[in-house]
Amino acid sequence: MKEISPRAPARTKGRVARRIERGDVFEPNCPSREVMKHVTSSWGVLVLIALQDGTLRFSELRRKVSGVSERMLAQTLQWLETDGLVQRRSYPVVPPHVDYTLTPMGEQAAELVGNLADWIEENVMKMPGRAA
Amino acid sequence: MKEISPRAPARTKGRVARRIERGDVFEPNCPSREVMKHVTSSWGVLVLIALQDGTLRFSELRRKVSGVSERMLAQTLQWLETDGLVQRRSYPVVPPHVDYTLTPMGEQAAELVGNLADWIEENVMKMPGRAA
DNA sequence: GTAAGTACGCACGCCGGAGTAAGTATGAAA
DNA sequence: TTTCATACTTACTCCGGCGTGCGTACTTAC
Repeated sequence: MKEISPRAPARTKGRVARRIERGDVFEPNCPSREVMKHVTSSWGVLVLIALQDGTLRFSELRRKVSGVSERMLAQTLQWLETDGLVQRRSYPVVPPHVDYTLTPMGEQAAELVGNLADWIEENVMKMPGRAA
Repeated sequence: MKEISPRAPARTKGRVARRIERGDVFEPNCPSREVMKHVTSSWGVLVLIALQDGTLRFSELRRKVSGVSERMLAQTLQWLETDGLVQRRSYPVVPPHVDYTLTPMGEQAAELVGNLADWIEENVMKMPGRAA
């Protein structure tokens, strides 16, 4: 596996643009690409934002993120869970009970995608072609 | 049923999460979805970041965003152009000369996706499953 | 006895993102 | 004269995201 930098804590670079020169973000096998795909996937964005308000269980998420299929919601949650962005807790009760919470890392990611979604919503009407 | 886990009353209001209740981001026909798809598409992200350093022409972008096919680069640029995020200028000279620049809106978008990409790159190694 | 709610897993199939290859126009360089 | 560079466009193809529908295991409600 390709290490971004063998041991450099990388304090000097804050901007990805710097790394473009080194070819990091552009490495197709860079794990960042994978995470990026999960986080910016249409359902991933909505799930992260939905969980900003607090813990939700599967069916609550389904209702909140209206339009998502059960299959996609389950898959998206698994992606985010393996990425360490959401924590899944299941209680062995009679009717199955599972809930999902943002991890500290997940909260940071949620805020960033939230900012992006926010900006797009506020500026989409100024965009040509998409009428107001 | 009964709430097993207490809900943290998120103080982040004015956030998109607020609009979820109004059904904005979740509206499948909301134009935001379209823009979001363009901006967060794998090549869209890289193009926006690449253009942060200044105007580039087609072939320069191809080299900088290594790995992108001509077809995808052209399509991505068209998406971002119709969204009003990049400005395309073509000069009617003998060998075709076209260059692309971020619009003011494009710069804002580029910064937001840059922040996200930045964060992912810096935190991907802390994620379970990926890297040590 | 049947329906509904809960949290998924699985098989099937569509569709659009994405790569490859080739074509277009044109003047300059070889 | 052939080749090259530029900036695309179009055609053909593959693959994975995604929805739909069905099944599971169990319980409460009608």
